[in-house]
Amino acid sequence: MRLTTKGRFAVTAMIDLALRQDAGPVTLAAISQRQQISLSYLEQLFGKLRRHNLVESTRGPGGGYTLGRKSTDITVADIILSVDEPIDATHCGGKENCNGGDGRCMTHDLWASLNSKMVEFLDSVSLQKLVDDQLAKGLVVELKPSLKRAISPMPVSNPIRMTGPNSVFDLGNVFAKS
Amino acid sequence: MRLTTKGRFAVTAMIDLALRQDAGPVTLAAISQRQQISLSYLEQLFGKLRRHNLVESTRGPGGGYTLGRKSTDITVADIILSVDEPIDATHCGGKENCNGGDGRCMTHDLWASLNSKMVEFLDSVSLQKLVDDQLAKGLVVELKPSLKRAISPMPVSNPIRMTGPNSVFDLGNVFAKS
DNA sequence: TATAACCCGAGTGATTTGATCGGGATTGGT
DNA sequence: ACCAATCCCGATCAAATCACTCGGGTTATA
Repeated sequence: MRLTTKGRFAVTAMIDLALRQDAGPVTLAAISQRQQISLSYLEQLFGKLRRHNLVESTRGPGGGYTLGRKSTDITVADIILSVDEPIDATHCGGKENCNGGDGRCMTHDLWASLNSKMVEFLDSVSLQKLVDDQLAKGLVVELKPSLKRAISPMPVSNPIRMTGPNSVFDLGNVFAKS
Repeated sequence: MRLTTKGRFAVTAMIDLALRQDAGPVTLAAISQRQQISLSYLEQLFGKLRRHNLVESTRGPGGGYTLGRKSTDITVADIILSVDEPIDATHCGGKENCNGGDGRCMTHDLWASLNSKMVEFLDSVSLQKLVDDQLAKGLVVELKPSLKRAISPMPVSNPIRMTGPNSVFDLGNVFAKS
């Protein structure tokens, strides 16, 4: 199991979704704005999440994403394993010849067991738990009704215009490097 | 915290070291052969491990590495954090401008707490625990390099026989590399 | 039809990974 | 005094991955 910022983005986005899906499908554009993750990147992540049935999509205007099952039944491990497809990282693949003959390649069993413990742990943390943590910290969810397909229709008069197709405010790294 | 193959290599190498350091300093060359990790890469990793006082080095012939403290006092978190220096991965750094308007940047607190749980878990697994796991799986520690298979099978009935440092008698480098 | 949203794959610059090389510095054995 | 083993260090490098962009599509609503 890899644990990188990629998985973090996915977890963050899923929390955002879980917090707001009661008002109907949540668009990636909205998540992109709130969490400052680029729209196209979110599309890639949610493509994987959808293929793993963690989210469901609704196309067309008023569409967006909803959770594929209850947030209590989605774990952090589910999310991370969905976007960080497991590479066979034992470095010796499925091969047995990883050590020529004497001692066996212990990398395999070793990391497999450590890995399973990690997964076991991350599997014990549900998405709902993380949502509760956020709410307990005083986070206020503003449910912005925009098009509303599943809930009460309400006219929206002043939509937020973005400066471009998927503007993420430039973010151009002014810092050359470190 | 990142969890990549880099940390895996470090953990694997540390287990190898812990398994064999009773016979004196263990050379990186030996670890390299056993675990199939390139020597120079090991040098990079052990440079960091040494700077974090997880290992101690002995230079000169007969030298090598030993654990910096008891294996019960070294945790997986120690190892991983040593080689995978923590990047500030919250993606919003110390900045406050991460809120795109309505929502707040929850990435920070969220991942910080999840991260601390991860560290807490990995901190609960000691190197000694991993060593015990390996031994329980029937791994036999040969304190001599016996790589090849057919050539000159030294009739050693008692593999634990070295009072001195890891003698490197003939180490036939048939196994140079691929 | 116009538009909002998901869908998809190709491409891109920056960073990381894992390795190689070329040198040092330190020490034990002869 | 030499030599060889071993740690030490830095530069460099190909390949992979990351985070993202672009340019189109498809689907569904109005």
